[in-house]
Amino acid sequence: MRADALRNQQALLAAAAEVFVASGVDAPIRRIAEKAGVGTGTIYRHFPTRADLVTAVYRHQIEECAQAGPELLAGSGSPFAALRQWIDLFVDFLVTKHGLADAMQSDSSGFAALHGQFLDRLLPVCGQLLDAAAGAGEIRAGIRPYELMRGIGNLCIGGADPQYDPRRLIGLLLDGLLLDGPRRPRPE
Amino acid sequence: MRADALRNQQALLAAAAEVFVASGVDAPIRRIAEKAGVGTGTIYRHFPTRADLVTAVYRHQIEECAQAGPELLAGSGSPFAALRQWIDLFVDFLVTKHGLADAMQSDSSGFAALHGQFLDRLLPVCGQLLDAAAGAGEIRAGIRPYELMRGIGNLCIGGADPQYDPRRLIGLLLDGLLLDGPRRPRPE
DNA sequence: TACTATCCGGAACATCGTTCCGTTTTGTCA
DNA sequence: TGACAAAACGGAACGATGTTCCGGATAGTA
Repeated sequence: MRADALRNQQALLAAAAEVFVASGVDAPIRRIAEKAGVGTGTIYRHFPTRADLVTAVYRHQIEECAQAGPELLAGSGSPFAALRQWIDLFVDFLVTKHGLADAMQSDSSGFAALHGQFLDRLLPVCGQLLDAAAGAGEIRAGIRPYELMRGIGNLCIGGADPQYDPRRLIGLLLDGLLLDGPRRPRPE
Repeated sequence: MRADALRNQQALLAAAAEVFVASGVDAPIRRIAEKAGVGTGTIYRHFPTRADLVTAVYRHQIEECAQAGPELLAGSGSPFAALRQWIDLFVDFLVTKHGLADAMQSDSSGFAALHGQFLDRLLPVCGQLLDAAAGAGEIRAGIRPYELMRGIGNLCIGGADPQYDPRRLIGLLLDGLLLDGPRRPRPE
């Protein structure tokens, strides 16, 4: 594959991820092309259908999200802070995931395969973060990764409603994991 | 309200219902206007947003479907035949209903209200048809209207898949209600 | 019958998906 | 290195669709 083609593909994946989070998976192709600094034709060559693009972003985000786990853990002060940041990435990812289900009305077997890939890759990472935070005495032990990720996934359903901000609720949920109570500015 | 305005509104409701069934609730506005024999501007005056139109069709179909029950019962040879025809209307109605859920991502309280109206109005009609067919000895007794309608509603999920024809399955389900077996042409 | 408020129709504009082709870039081979 | 062919790019152009707008038609009324 030619170097410029690879560059553009990467730029497109990054741009599409941003635009999807900001405007949903129905965002105009032009906007993605513009943000990536390429022409619209380039998008269609790399990703003939919208589902192709969404799927690719999905895969890409699974990988990015999985790799970010250990990095955050190493670079952050406390394991819990790392967990919080990682969950934020995870929510970005869910936006694409939920859009994906729409964009793939057909081919539901392919979707199931992707979902399996998603679980296999991300569950251990989440477990590692939880274990680290529990080991450091920050949060209670015994939280099951699947349960947490599933719950967060469900909280993200219906995120299109401007009256409903999943991230706020997820923040509260994470506060609830803490052993010594939420660290919020004390009133008075 | 002026007479021509009323005429157009009725024509639009009828045309939209047909087009929705044929092409889903995302069908082009122009096509509905054309089928109704009006201009596109007329649609926007009567129904400023697509959700308005879909909602109106929904209400209209609830009423039409409810009124068709007794009429079919009176005009048809057997109560079971009437039930079959009525279920067919009901499935048409569900197409709109499922589309409605998409077209109303916001305002989910309004959707709940409509759903209640739908149950209140249609359950008794279905019950009447079931009772008549059971009374005539055509089908087994004890079928609960809610159960039947709920089941048919669920069978209609995912009707966009060309591989999946809900009506065929619903036909089988109805055959299963019969006391003396399905009336299909005997092989050989 | 004349008049006005209302309504209608569809042209016109804006947006978006998709295709197409002249131009540019890249990798390779002499 | 320098030319060349294959690959990729960009964005203009086209068609389909949503939405607006206003000149003209029409229904109701005095």
